[in-house]
Amino acid sequence: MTPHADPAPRADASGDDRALNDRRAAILEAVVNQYIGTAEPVGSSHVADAPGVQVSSATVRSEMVALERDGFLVQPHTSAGRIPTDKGYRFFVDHLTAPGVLGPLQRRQVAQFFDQVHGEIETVLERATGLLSNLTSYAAVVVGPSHESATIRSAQLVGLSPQHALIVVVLSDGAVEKRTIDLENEPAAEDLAAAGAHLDAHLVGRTLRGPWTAPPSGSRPVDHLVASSLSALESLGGELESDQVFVGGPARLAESFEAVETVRSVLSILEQQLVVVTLLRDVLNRGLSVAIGTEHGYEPLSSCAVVVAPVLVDGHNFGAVGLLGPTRMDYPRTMAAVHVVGERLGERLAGGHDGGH
Amino acid sequence: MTPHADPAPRADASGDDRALNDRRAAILEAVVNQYIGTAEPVGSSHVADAPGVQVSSATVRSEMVALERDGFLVQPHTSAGRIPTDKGYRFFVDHLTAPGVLGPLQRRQVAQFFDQVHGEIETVLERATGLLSNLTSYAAVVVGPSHESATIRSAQLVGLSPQHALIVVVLSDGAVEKRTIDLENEPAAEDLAAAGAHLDAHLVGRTLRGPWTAPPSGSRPVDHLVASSLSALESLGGELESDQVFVGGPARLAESFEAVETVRSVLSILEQQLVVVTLLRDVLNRGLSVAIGTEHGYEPLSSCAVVVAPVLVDGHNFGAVGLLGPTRMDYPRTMAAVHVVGERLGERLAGGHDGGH
DNA sequence: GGCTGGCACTCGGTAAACTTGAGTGCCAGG
DNA sequence: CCTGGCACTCAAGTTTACCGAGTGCCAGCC
Repeated sequence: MTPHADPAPRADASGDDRALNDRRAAILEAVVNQYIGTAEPVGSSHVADAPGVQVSSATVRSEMVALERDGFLVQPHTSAGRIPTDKGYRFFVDHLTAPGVLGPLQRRQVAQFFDQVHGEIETVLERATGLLSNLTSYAAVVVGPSHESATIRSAQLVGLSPQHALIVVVLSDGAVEKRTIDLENEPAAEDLAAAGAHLDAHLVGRTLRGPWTAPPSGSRPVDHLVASSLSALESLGGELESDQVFVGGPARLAESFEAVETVRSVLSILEQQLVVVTLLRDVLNRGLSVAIGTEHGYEPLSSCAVVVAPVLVDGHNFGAVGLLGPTRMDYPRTMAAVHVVGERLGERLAGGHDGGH
Repeated sequence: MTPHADPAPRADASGDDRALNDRRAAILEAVVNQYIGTAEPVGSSHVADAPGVQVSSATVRSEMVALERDGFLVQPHTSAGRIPTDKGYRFFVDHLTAPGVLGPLQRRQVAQFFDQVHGEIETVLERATGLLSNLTSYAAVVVGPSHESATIRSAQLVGLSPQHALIVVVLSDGAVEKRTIDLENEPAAEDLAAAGAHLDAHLVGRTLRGPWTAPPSGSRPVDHLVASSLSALESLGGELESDQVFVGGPARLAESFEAVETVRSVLSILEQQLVVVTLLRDVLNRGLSVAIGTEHGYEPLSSCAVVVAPVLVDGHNFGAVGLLGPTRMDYPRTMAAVHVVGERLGERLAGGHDGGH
């Protein structure tokens, strides 16, 4: 339901990209809307029937020729209807679609979700992917922040067995990292405690980048423990680069695409978390909220569109929520869903989180 | 199971599950092997060509009739070859398949994996799914232990901001759990520390089942902090039930099945971690290492087979590795892979952690 | 007696011929 | 400039025919 009310994109045909006269825009809009619904090429007579197009099918046809010449539509074959190109979708998204609204049912789903959800950030983000994929029937992605700028708030050494201990590091963003270390010569409990305290004293305030050093403590066994802990912690540096990625509803992909081959390739992209993060980040950095078809440059996703919204916590970039569907997706609804969830998520995370209830 | 030289076992149709004479067994084996390779119904003449079957196609045909009558084979339609039923696969797995061996390439992959892999248990388990799905080209599942029997080794309270603190609990199995708590009235650092110490003193040794209580400490603000921490920790009880599940290579499912609908339903099963755990556990509990078709009772997985192996650490049940593929999977190879990885994983983890006594 | 080659038959799958109809481009007349 | 009309196109559906892999059955052979 997007009864295009805005006459913003005005006159001038002249075959150029950014400007379509009202009639062509209306025709393009009708084609996109119908194609999204039916997944079948749209013929001129159907377009002529559409509200907002008051001309005959013959006129529609001639306009369609122009739209095809300018790259907004294509014909799968002669004597078939038209299908929007990526460029056609792009124009639709940029100029023809009013900021969509969620249906009452979906609105309620969102409200209910944020009422009920509780627990740690990771849990909330994880569940949010489920919410998004339910709202839209597409696959959802949520990216949490990296720990790049987080600093160490606490370091602690806990003995697990005579041979093993765990070094537990708490970060300023609430994340907890841990590493197991081998205890070669079964140190005394006091030494363990002393090493823990020593680590805590010298690591707090640092970032995960290191350097992983601490001054001598004066005790030989303690220094040994500290050294093993520090070397174990070195691998934490790697963690800071990898943001947290949550994927929800991959099964929805199999609903969105007919070809099993497409499903496979898209799924295997989703398995590579790094790629997913990069993709979302790229799109956001380019100031887009939608990337259609090949716009994002990932070959296997050329039949996909990605809808992204940032998650801002107290005005800072926290992460992103995204959605992966076919290029013929319901953009208004999807964009609305992604936008709302991203926003609510930001509010939620800003407002703090109670651990219970 | 002694091959009963009864040429036409006419009367005992249902009882002869495990009593197939050698020839029929050889024919069944040939059918399964060829069907696994080609995914197409196998005709009598192809079976007659198979090594191990020294009779003419006519004889094969008459034996196939018997195998069909007894439910080991079916014909998709008259005048087509035969394909194995679940029962046929079952017989194949139970009686006809030698403990498979990995190829040299795969053997190397496994060796390399266990040489290189490092890090925390979770990481290892996660990566193991990747290994398994690469080895077999099917989707892999690894289930880690629940924290049911783990006890608390340490509890610590870390301030994150004036309004928030984190309660961090280290378990005897090396897992770390955390909960955020809201600080209503910005307590003093000393109170926070005191509350942490108090919690540690009284929680260590308990299980996640609780009870989440601690005696009064004598200080009002400290008790308040302790109370909020304890109530936040209550939700940890839920965690102990949910074991850790890792899924690898879901994209492989799209390779295994032709019908996109099958892919979808199997994927959506894999999304439900609880179901996956239950499934694997059920199969193991029934003493099986393979569940074929409907044997596991999950309707949407009726075209799947599940191969499972336990992961034993120091003789104790740690978890399980599993594999999900089409019923027409390469059982010998898959079973070998799952078995080897489960075993090596157990050995690996035995070197790393105490299971708590 | 059981195995085998031979034979008639079945029937899914493919290909060719034909039909259908949605959709197009073009054009002449309002 | 729009429109209705018209001839044309071509994918998809339908019909028909055919091929051949595969079967069941049987008479003869070892």
